[in-house]
Amino acid sequence: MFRKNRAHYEKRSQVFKALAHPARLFMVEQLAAGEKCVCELTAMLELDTSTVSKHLSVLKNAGVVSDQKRGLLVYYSIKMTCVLGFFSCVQQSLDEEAREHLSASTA
Amino acid sequence: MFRKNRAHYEKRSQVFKALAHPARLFMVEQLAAGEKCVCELTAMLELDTSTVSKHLSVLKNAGVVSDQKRGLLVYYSIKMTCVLGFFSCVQQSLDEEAREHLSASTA
DNA sequence: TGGCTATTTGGCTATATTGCCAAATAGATT
DNA sequence: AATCTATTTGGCAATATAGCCAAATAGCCA
Repeated sequence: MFRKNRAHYEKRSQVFKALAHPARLFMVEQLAAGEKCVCELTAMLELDTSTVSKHLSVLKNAGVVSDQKRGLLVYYSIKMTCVLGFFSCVQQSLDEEAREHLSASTA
Repeated sequence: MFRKNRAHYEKRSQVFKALAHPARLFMVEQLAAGEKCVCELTAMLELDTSTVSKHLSVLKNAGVVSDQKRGLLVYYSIKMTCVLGFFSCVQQSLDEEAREHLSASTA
């Protein structure tokens, strides 16, 4: 049931793994507004350039973003555009949960 | 830009972390068809019961599933129903990528 | 060519996750 | 109460991930 198709689920989970980090989530959100070079993202994240580069390669390997070199700069942009729909889903659920906790404490 | 809101992104990434494992992805998919007890999921996954239980608690803490005890059995079901939309998005992207590789090799 | 800037890669330590076993808990049945 | 079954929790070893520094690479400009 699962064991035989494990590789299949492994591959799919790669995408979620790629999004399963606050810095990478932030980057995807920023890229949703348009392509950015590594240097811009590094400045926003306040992390080491090498760290940002590695995060981006995780997203790229998962197929979430794509890169394009122009001169000295490497520009990243969203490739898997449908992931943006995830965010509103997650936010909606978090909001709902917050409401539940609120009403539970005031009840 | 990111540092100040890190906690916010941390929280959101919890949901993706929860889905970032093949066994958990499989379970969510199974639960999409209807609630299942831990024993049923354990049988399908062929993993130790304790392992399955821990995976389920990860999903529960992230708000993706909810549990309900009836008699000796604990039934899990999907709470964050919108995550199901993720799957088709991911699958679509993987299919697309596979097509690209195919045409690249035959070109 | 030599030097400059942006990015990637290698390597390291610290931390987190996975999956098993064993033990604890919770509810049902006798 | 004693016992049985389903699930959870604690603990451990193996593996994976994150973030830094240093070094390598790639493209530009003098």
